Amino acid sequence: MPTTVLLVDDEPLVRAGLRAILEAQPDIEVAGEASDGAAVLPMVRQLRPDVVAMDVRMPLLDGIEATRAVLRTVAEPPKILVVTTFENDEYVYDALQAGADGFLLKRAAPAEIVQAVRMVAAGESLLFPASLRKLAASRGNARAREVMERAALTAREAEVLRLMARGMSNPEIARTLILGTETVKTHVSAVLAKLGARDRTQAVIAAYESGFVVPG
Amino acid sequence: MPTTVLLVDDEPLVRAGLRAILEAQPDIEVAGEASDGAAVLPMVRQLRPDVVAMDVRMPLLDGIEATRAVLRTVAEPPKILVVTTFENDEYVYDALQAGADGFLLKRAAPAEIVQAVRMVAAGESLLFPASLRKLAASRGNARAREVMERAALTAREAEVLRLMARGMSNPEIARTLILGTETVKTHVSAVLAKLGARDRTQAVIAAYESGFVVPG
DNA sequence: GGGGCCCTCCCCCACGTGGGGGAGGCGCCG
DNA sequence: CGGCGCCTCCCCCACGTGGGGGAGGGCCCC
Repeated sequence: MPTTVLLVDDEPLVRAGLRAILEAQPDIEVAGEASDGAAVLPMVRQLRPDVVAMDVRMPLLDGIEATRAVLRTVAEPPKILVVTTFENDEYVYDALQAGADGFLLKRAAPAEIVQAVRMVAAGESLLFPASLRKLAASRGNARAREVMERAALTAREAEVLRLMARGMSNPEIARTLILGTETVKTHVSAVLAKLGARDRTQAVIAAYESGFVVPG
Repeated sequence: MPTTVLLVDDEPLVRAGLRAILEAQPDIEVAGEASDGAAVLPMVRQLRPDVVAMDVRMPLLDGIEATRAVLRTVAEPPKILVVTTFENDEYVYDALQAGADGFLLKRAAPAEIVQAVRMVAAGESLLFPASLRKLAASRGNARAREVMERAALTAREAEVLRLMARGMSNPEIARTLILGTETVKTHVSAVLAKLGARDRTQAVIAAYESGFVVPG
């Protein structure tokens, strides 16, 4: 059975190009397309692709957040290939740290693009040198990260935690997410319970220590 | 042809150690040694090493200034590896921001030191420094750090903030420091006022963002 | 000596926070 | 279809938190 790929990029041109290149391969099949990060999670759930070719800079939800969301909430997540214009794009590193499996240059030759998809699908991290992996690992201590992973926050909870880590109060978070304060409280309580935190401060500390949020 | 390395450290012992470790490798050659930053620039010009292993704290001219000088004035600059005793040395981040390509712990195993030299020489620094500089920048976070410096916390206040950043409640801090809860509250209020934080969570965030406390 | 700063502790009070429990609507999946 | 998890919202209640003000003792330095 062929490798299925979900294309995520806000430019139709890029999607069309990727589709043309990938569909030409007998062993690769484009399962679907999304034009922004927000659409990624539901599509991944529905289509269950093997690989997601994800642009970094996108409206609504960028590739980094989308990557985090997918890896955090999907049981057997697809391999994520970050698509970028410049190889030293600042955001690429964030995406890789968020758990992406490799990156793909837009100006790469078609054969290279195909090869990249085949490689990540096969379980090989692409252009993910030891140094970078080490750097990602150095982010936060292992225990904190394990707690964060084991926590398995839902998308909403993760969103709330991120806002907590920006110093927002419950009413502020509610206004930001267009929610009732009570709803936010529910999510906050869930986050605290899952992280084993006593109060929001401890939760934010866990977020920093685990690398869930990054200083800067 | 072998990778040539220039050793820069004010302690002869360290230089001897690095030389012994590196010379034992067939593909690495120590091109020369310097005992202070001022000697670095002329030696780089003359010897044209591939890598400079540079100590941070040195007399006359420190490693940061020396790094800047080299990168600013040499046409095809060598890769610069910052040598340091402590991995969270304040100056290391400054050096990385000055353009160094990586850092090297003095207590690292010989194999790791050799590996580090090979890696920067091979240009792995293309990935390495960009993300590291981000780390450096995160410590710099200019605004957050400025706030923290401008805050001019007293010794006690800094102590209290550090414990806040470990998730402690006021009573816990009081027990830890053998103080009354009211006293802790006074200090906490002072910290919040000085940092412009509304609550302890925001204060802890400021502590992380400014590098006052470090994740991991 | 006196001023200034730090550390220590106390009062009162408003309020956001967090725990407990409950409930309806929704989409996914067996 | 029926569960199940997620998201949404509501109630009550205990309490830690943070703001306001005040106060005494110790230390350094002008």
